[in-house]
Amino acid sequence: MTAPAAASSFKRQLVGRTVIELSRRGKYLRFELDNGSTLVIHLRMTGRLTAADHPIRKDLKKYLRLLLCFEDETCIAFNDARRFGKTFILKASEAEEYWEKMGPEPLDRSFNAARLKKILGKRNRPIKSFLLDQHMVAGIGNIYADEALYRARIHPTCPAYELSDDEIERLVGSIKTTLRSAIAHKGSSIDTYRDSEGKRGKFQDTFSVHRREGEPCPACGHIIEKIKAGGRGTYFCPACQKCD
DNA sequence: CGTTAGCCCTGCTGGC
DNA sequence: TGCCAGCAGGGCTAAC
Repeated sequence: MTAPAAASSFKRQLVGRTVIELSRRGKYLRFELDNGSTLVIHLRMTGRLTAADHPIRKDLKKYLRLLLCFEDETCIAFNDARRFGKTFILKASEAEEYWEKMGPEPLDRSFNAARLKKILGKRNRPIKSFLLDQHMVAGIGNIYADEALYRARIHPTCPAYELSDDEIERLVGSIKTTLRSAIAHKGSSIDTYRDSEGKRGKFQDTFSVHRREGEPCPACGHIIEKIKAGGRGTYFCPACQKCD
């Protein structure tokens, strides 16, 4: 379950098991086990998974939260300085209910304008806040919401239900291209994010608006502004991004 | 039901 | 130079 299990109970549920499949749903990483249960890891902002040999390197002992070691003596270290990341085990009987309450995967074929329009419905909340809600669409974080809205030329505080068909079409496209580009650049290492080999991503070098307050918009030169939307720092170009 | 504020957590940044 | 308040944010819960 989502409640943090005691370490001993956690260990008992994992020791001797075999990982039979790796997958992802939204921002959750899933390690499916041979007894039908699933080890789930969410990195949040500062969590890091690193491939390591046993015994693990000294630097990986700092902020170590979970260490998975396999029969061939390879390990996966989960480190998280801020302890915001989460690990939990889902029983087979709990899994379906847990995942189905999340919104669609934005990179799925089935995520198209018609689908998004249906979810937007009559919801009266800022589109930025909507995009961050994992029950609406899964997997979009603060960086990608800002960048996708910029590419779609939509103002972050625009009410969700007010988006025109053309804006919805643009937003679906911009979400997909933003996420695909971020993946191609191996993620965003603004802060502590590193891949499983400790390498930095490069997507942050391509940001158009995120964390660029006071800098010129790459398209029109207007100064990028920062506001608070959906409780998060939100960056946008006031000239390019409007509500139709 | 839909929406939002507040909370968790701690390393880092900016201001003095 | 050193200190420290406040920022950063994903997801859950409480509250409206």
